[in-house]
Amino acid sequence: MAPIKFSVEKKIPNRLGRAGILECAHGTIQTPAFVTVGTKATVKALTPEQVKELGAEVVLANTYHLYLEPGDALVKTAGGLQRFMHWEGPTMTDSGGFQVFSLGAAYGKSVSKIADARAIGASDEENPQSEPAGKLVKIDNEGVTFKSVLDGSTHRFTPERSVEIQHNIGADMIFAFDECTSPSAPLEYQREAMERTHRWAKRSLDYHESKDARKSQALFGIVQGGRFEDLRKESAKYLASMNFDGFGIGGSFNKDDMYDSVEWVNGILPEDRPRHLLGIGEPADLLGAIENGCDLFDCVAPTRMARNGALYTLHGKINISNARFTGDFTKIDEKCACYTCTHYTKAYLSHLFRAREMLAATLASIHNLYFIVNMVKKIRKSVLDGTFTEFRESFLAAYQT
RNA sequence: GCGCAGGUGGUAGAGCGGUCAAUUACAACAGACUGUAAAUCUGUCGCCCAUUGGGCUACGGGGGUUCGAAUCCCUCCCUGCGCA
Repeated sequence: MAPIKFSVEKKIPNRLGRAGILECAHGTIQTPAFVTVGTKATVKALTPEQVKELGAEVVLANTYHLYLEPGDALVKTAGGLQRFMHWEGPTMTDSGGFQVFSLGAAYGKSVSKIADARAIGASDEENPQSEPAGKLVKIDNEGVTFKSVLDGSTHRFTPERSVEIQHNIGADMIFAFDECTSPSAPLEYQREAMERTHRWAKRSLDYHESKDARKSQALFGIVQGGRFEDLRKESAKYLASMNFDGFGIGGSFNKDDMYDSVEWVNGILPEDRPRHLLGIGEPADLLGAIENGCDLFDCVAPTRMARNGALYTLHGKINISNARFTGDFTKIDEKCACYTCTHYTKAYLSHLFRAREMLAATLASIHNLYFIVNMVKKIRKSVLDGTFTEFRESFLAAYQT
């Protein structure tokens, strides 16, 4: 019996996008769905009840972080991630592949996995093969050697080790170990990293299939290839030929053609398995990605932005710390039905942020997560209703003013 | 009244003859954040122009010394502590 069951309910006409149902060991997810990020087995600033109440269906934690602290063995002893963190629903873990990037090529730099066209090349002083002092990651063909961000101690991840740790953590859906690259990495390096990711995908899958965990945990392979069409398609073809339960689309994107990249890949990946776009989550990005065939998304943006005072509204983001909100007794978003908006004003949120009160992070996180999670739910409904295009147009018209 | 210690930018508090429009912190103002090294980071922060840069007014008030003073001297005002 397969660890997950995915079925497509309805498609967007002439597009790759679809609405579906994903059944996993600890619950059902209606796709497309936004996956809340709980890196260290907690959605920062929120209790699981709050996460559930705002509408989230699934939480994604991180292998690297939980391995370092408190250790995957302890999570296993606790009864797995779901019991340990008291999240009564589906869970996922990322493989640690993103940390290959964030603690490696991106370490100490301002690069993110999204670049705009002008930035690529301009900031291309880095050579991915060089090892600047301070980097915490060393990549070789067998795996990756890490220095702990907590104490500097040295650790090693291989595909087998990453999957073994993810078995111990016990999430419903886990990811193959991959290498997330910098958007400024040149074609030759993207190819090298992609091919390495492919070899690691096979090793992750072979290891997974040799263990009992395969019965309850789904393994997703990760498509790479940076912003290059031929690499993306090659990667999708390679992974599609393998026996993964679902697919992740990872790595770096060019802001301007991210939707194209997603379309290249999803046009090749099998329709009957879920596709998770890793790390993507701004409103416009979600619309574009869903239209082009993605089912799942995770992103730190809603919670991180929230803690930093940036709040989503139907008319774009606002910074609640701005002076103009100190005496503004209206809601963050007049049409929002979240707990925060039903009980508090901008003036109060403004005060909490200025006073550095902990509740600021909680109320802001509830609002932002509600905004994104429910935006995706509305998109899902529009797909089912056949009104996706209208929804997209009206949303973007309001949001981008 | 006498003695001592002080009065510096929104606040606290450095500076103690030139490199001072003045270290630093906080506050303020704005920006960034996309598989979380993140309750973080960046920029601005006397006034007026300017791209580097330039001009003006400033370190309690007033007056001096000096080529040059937030920095030294005199005086006045104010604050704190001690003594009458």
